[in-house]
Amino acid sequence: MADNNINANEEDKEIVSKNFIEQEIDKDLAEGVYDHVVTRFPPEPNGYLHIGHAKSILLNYGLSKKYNGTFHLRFDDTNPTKEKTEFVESIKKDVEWLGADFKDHLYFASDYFDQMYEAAITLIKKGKAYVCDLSADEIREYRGTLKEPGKNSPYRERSIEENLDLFERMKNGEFPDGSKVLRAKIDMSAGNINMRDPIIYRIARMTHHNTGDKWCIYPMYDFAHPIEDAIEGVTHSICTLEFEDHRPLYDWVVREVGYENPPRQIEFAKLYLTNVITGKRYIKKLVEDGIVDGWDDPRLVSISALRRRGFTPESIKMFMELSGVSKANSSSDYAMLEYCIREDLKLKRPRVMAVLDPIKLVIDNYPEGEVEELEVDNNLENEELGKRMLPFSRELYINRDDFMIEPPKKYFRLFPGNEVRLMNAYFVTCTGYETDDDGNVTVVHATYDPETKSGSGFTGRKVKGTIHWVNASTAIKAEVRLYENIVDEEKGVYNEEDGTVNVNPNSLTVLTDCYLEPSLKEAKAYDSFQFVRQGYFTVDAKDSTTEHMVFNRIVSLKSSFKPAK
RNA sequence: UGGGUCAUCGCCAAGCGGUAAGGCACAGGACUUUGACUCCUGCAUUCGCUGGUUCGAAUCCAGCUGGCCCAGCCA
Repeated sequence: MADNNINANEEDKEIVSKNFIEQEIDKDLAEGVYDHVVTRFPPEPNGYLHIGHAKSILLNYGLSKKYNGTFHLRFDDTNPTKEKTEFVESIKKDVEWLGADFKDHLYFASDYFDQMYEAAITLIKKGKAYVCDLSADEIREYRGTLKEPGKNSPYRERSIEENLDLFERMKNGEFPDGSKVLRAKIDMSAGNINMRDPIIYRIARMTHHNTGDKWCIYPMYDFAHPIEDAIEGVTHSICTLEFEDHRPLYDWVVREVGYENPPRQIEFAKLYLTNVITGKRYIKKLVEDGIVDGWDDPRLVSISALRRRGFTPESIKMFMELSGVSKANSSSDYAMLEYCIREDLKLKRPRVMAVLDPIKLVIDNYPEGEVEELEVDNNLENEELGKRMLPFSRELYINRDDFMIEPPKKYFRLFPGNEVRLMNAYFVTCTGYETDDDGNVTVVHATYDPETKSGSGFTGRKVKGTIHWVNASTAIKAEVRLYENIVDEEKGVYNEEDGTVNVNPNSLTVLTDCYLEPSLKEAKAYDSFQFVRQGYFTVDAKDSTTEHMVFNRIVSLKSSFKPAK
């Protein structure tokens, strides 16, 4: 019986429709265009990866797995001014963390500079490229506009011999930066501006993080990228929509340079998320203005920030699978990301207890000085997580909002005369409370019923509410940081006109007087836990100290309690 | 009359000429040692608009409308 169910589920999964890229690959395979699949993630090492990159990484990696192919990580490092080794390392770390195993397929575009140089010579020899002496401004003028065609460069008809000579001298450093470029000879009247004799090599004396000062000419993206793909035997070069216009040029390059079995470029829509800042320039502004405490501030959506906030690679992968892939510009709901991390964590992590805003609960009929160790299942639905011990005694802390003097309707928690379950422990009945001079509750009194001990099988009566508690004398004192989306929901994400970013003033709340159960002492960096009515939390390695743990909130649990008005 | 591309529920997204999948969100209800989870139930007579072809159109054709991308010696 069970087997049937499992099979049924597996069949269900098989039925899940393929995205349009998979359909294209199927077609290529069926038509014999390719007999295998090689994909790649080609970041420029000029910054931190964010959730948008995660889509590309997981998409490309996932495709290579599905088709039993190969996945490459290639650094597209053709512009030394922006690139740093530091970014190379962080990108590798993030890609690995996401589980995209590139094995030994780690490449650098800069390792292909010799081949690119040869390819340029090939084009020159075919009369398909020429050295142009126009200045940057002149080239822009000659390029025409979106609606008007461009005009030919006066240098367009130089002889092959002259071009060969000039290009070699460009390489040899005989000309100053910017004085000459190598251009593909295509069509200055093309409707597609990318085809109006695009620049494929520029002179620029820059020290490259990988090749040092070996080169003073560097290839442009449109020329370099197709060659990189072709050299590596990439079959499907998957990139985002804004490169659709570049595809004719991509195809032109692989064709004219003469690659057999050239790669095919396929474009998909970028991932946008609601209620977060995804734009690099705005994130940069937040970092530079000190509004956040760095690129890995948990309120950001860089991979490192998501990791620090407690998102798991699995949750991000699930999110990408749920979001799908298409060519329609769209913006995924942040709630879907939250759903994924809840879904992933609920069976994986223990349900532990925390008190964020403590008031003391005294069990008046519990023997003074006695401490009882209760054995608790870490996760009732997942026995693999084992058990832990929980101390219980006369004086506990409970959350302030778990007690009310005058409860509204449908309030199931503690109030005078009401009985609730202390999670994993006993039923307690509220017998009274103490207040300070201002009328604030300072202590809640209760009595417990020994027969109702958790796990004892007591069925005599039921209670509607279950609350968290920690033993006062053994609890860990902790700092808890509650992160909300950094974007101000009322004012919107940012002001398009002046680039102002609207930040939710309550995006970070620091609670310093929190208590956690002692089992959390063993928590590791970025471990996540579930807490009742207060969400999912993760230990933040960056700010933790041994005596003062720091927890970040990942997401809130959904709560259907709405105080009556 | 520049080129490219997209348009299916609040948000994603299937659909590929045979009479609108699914997920998120939301709303009810059941259950409950987390007001969570789980489980039920509801949620597009309609696919940007207008025509046309067809027995039959979200799917084909024509026209229109709207969004996004492109004029870096960035990627």
